[in-house]
Amino acid sequence: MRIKKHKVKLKDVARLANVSVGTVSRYINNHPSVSKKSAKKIQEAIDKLGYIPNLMAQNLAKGVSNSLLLYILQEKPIVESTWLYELPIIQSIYDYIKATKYSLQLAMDYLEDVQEIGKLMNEYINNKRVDGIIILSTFSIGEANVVRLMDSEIPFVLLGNQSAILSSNQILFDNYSAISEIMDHLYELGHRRIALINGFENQQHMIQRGKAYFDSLKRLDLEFHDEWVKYSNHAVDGGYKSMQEILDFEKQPTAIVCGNDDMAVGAMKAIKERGFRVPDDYSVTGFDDNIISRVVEPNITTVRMPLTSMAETAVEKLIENIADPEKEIPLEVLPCKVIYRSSSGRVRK
Amino acid sequence: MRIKKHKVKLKDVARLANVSVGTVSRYINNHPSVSKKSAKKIQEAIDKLGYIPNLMAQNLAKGVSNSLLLYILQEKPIVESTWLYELPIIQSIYDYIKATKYSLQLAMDYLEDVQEIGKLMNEYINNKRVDGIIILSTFSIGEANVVRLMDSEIPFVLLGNQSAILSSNQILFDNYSAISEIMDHLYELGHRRIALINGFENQQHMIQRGKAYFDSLKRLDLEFHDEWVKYSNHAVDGGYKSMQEILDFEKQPTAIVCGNDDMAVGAMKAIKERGFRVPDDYSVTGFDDNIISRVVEPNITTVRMPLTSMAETAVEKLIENIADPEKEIPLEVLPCKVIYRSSSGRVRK
DNA sequence: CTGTTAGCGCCTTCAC
DNA sequence: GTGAAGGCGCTAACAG
Repeated sequence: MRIKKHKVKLKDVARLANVSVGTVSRYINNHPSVSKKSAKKIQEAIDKLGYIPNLMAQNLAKGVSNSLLLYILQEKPIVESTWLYELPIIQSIYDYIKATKYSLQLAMDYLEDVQEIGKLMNEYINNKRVDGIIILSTFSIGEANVVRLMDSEIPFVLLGNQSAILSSNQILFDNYSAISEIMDHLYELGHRRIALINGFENQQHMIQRGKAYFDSLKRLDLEFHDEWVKYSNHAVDGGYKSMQEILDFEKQPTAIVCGNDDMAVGAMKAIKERGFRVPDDYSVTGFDDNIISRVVEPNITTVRMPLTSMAETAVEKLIENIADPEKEIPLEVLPCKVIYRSSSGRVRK
Repeated sequence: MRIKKHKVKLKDVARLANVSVGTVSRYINNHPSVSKKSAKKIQEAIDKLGYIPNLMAQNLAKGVSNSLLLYILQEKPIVESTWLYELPIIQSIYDYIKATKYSLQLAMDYLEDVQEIGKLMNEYINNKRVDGIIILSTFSIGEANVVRLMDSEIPFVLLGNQSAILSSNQILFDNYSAISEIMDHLYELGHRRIALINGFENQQHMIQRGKAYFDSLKRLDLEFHDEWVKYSNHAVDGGYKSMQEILDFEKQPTAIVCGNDDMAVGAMKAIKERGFRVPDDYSVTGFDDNIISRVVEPNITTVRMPLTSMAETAVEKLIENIADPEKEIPLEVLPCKVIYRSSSGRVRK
């Protein structure tokens, strides 16, 4: 009862429908110039034979690949907060692509293999394996790679990744305004001594968040000490150690702004260990709104990024650009949303 | 200073190297029958022209695609613990594939779109877009789809996904032994009244975990009440509600085994809210060893799955099977590791 | 509107 | 060890 294995091809359909392969091809590709009568015969033949076009042959003939590349550059081993950040994006990208004719290819590079970065992407560019590239990374992919991408004339878009030499093709979000809002929030709660535990400076988002902190300090005319600013890995243990150092300093802040939720959790842990309380003794804020921020006690005041809409916008613009190179992909900066929870409170008298 | 855009092809290399396209093709494909002299000339020509084979043409001619499909079936919206489970797998799969000639394609279906499940995969099978398929799901993909897969003769492997009609092509892990070990552990700590908060029964891992619980109950000759067994969504709030129900019951357990870490967190939250302590009043265990289990207080006794080795094994076997259909993909069951932490303790007198 | 045919770029048998 | 040529399955330009 096995279905016949002989691959049915265009020619077979043409023969059965009593038309030429050209007509069948046109029908397949929705050309307007196929008579109703032929169309009907062809569709019947297709149904009867169970014909399915061979994508590779189509693509070769058309010179396209009908697939998009999602290129991810990340740390290795990848930190869990990065996962939590990336997966909604990957999923949204796929959801969008699913409804189109494109398929999705995945490729990853690791920050640690410096000289490898870009090679892979280059490979994809060179043999035209993909029609467009989505680049997902919180680290710079290297301007040389951006240049190569531009030269390749293959449509691409950077997701949450900024390039200095590029005034378009990027979908970013507004880290700066988010942290500024957090700073205002703490100020309104009476905080005047605010510390910062930020991530490493090679991470683009962290740079922007740090800048917002310093600018807000100035804007709000707040006290500042070098010892109140720490840079750590983006994980719980990093935030923990940084907070310990801050706690060892003679002048104590009343609030700590953290570059992400994981570090905020670590900071809270250090605070509790010394017998202090959050937010009674120290207010703490995070960034990412990941599950941890909702699970620890107290829940963390944090920032939610528009991951889904970022992904959708990116793919939409990319596909438009592929279809019509005139439609360029602009630079967009999406707003974030501060989520107020109980880890930040009024400063204690 | 732009590099010439003319696509250099096999013919160009052949002309420059002064050999035929056939010889160049053989050289490209590492045929033994190419003289050293020709090889040298060809390589020089390739270097000079910057020739890169057109993959699509190669594939069409060879009748292969050189790409593998990672097919994921999951809930929508996806729960965070699922993300945490999947990403290490995805990453390991890619890492392995990266070192091979294959590229990776991604496709996802959602459990909620019942009639959609399989269609997508079928598409991939039918037009030979991929050489092999890796299926990642904690839910059954439906036996009809398994049958179709088998009929298609396309190599495939199920990851952490079990099919009753299949005695091979699956890499699983041993949920059953892990929970049995957890039960033993609690028993040794003096617990004789143990409750279960498990996930939904359509999730395959949860079924096995539940079975291990019930079998252990019998094996250890433990007390049992219907009210001690709850099924909830796989998230924190589910565990929370289930635990509340258990706490409302007149007969109280001394330990609660949870189907995953998220539910364990929820259970602990409910316990604390009633003024009880973990593990002093109730021991709680989870499953997954995800970041939450390490972040909450107390840290959760849980189970670590061999995600990385599962992924690597799967891809390795799959690729072997593609290269040589004789080498079948066996059924493997990988052991899990119980991670003992402070959420489980000796029962209080 | 439709048939014919030359590609798309490469692989692979078949002779030599 | 190598060249010639048909074929992979489909598209698109050209006639008609």
